[in-house]
Amino acid sequence: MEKRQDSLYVSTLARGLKILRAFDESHVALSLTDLVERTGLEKSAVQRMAHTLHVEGMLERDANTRRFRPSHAWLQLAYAYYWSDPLIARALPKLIEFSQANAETVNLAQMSGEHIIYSLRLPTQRIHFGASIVGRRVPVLNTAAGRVMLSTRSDAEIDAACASWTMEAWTHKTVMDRAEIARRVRAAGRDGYCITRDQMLLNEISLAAPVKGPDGIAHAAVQISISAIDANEDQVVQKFLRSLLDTAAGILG
Amino acid sequence: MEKRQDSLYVSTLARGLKILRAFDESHVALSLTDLVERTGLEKSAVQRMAHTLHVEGMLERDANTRRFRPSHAWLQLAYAYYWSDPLIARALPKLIEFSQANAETVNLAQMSGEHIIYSLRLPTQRIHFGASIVGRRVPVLNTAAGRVMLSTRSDAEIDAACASWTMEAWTHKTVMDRAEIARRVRAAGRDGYCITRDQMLLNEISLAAPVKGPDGIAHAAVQISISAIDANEDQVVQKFLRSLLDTAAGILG
DNA sequence: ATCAGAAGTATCAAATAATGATAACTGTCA
DNA sequence: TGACAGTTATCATTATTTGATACTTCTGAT
Repeated sequence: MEKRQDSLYVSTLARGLKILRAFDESHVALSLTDLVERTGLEKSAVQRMAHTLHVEGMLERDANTRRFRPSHAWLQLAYAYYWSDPLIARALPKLIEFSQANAETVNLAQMSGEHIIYSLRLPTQRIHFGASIVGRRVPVLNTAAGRVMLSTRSDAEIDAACASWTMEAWTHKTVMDRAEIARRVRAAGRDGYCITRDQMLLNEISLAAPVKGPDGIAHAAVQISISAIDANEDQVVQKFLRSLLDTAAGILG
Repeated sequence: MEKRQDSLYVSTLARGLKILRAFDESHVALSLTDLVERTGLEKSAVQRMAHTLHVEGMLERDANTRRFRPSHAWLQLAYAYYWSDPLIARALPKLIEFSQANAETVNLAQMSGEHIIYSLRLPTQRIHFGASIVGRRVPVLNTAAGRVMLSTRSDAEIDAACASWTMEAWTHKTVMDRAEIARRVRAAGRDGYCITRDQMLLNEISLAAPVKGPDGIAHAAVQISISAIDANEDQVVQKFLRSLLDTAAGILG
């Protein structure tokens, strides 16, 4: 039991949330004992929390395997989120426009600490499943969208971020050299866009444009993924940059 | 304090969930007192729960208004859900295919009690915001997707559902006559599809095809929305039905 | 078919951690 | 400036959670 000296902190609730967060892309259906392992809670605690979440409709339970799974309620929460974030309503029509005009997969990414989170995705071809669905969080430093957002901040912030923020290597070509990343972030600041290749997926080119607020800081970015089989980076810039910048600028952070 | 004679039920956790569920499309940012009203909890309880959820990253807090808002974590939960439901991975490529081939908005809807929930949406034109984002729950009886799914069940179930399940009128043309709805559900069973008009939105035609499991029961449906300005119902059937049925059949519930 | 072990379920006494009342604070609008 | 609505902090009380353990069910190996 962690000692929080915060009289308003309700540890029971936190324990329940821990159960919810135990589910992710590689943990889609968890047994009681799985949950014990993943959360570090007592068996009894897991039993009670999972039971309560089940009763409350937050967890589905497979009748045969007795394993717990996320319920539809998790999508309902996303629905509430979408309404709560005014950026979404502004961005969606622009993204649809772009998607229809260019027939290419387009995403809205938002800053979320040291990560970006994809909050809107309009896939136009079958790509990797994780790249087609919303809610994915990936490090700012390893993505075009993250870098172009970061590039709108002050030099001090950029340096601090590049020096300490988390990174994740998905391919053997993922750049993990912080100095190199810092260089590219600054380049993005000068250029007003950022392009990467082979960072999250091999043969994937990613181009991102910032959605800037009135203060010039970007808390969101519009990003497209293009197969490097079909075009090289220059061609992608040539073909999509103007339209992408327009789309991003039309959103107004 | 409701007396639950369920020794495993943790009411503190349930209270916390109540806070999360207080947010919806018309309650996007709630103050402490709003939460008290909406949840029926004690002021102190709300204070503690909201505080804990904030600390745990489940609620954002506006520095000025002191109001709470859903956080990005709500989208992350959706991400976990998407991975957990195998139907999603099977359906997404098919929907993308359909969307690209027909340039029309296509959705995946799933049964969720007396409601359907939209779990995948690929909008191709700007429509009503709520109709473009996932997680929306609407009564089975008032939607083409709901009716076509219901139509795959036994006569007894259909009758029971039509007699008692919840309904909601969005337009003055929304059919609220249960006998009439039952007739249409049975027609959908015979036809293998369902079409509606003006039910959720005026001048909206909705066409749905069932995603049937091996037992013949549909737990999901593929659905498209077409503007009635552009075409009448017969034309929509003419133009899209075959392709839609193929798409749905290709998914395998 | 049987058994052993693992996984899941149920129970209970102990006391921690949640409770709700209330008081103090803060900001806002007449 | 003063009153009020909303928010934050405190604290004694005890209801609720807790964790250990015993019981049951399921699974798969022999």
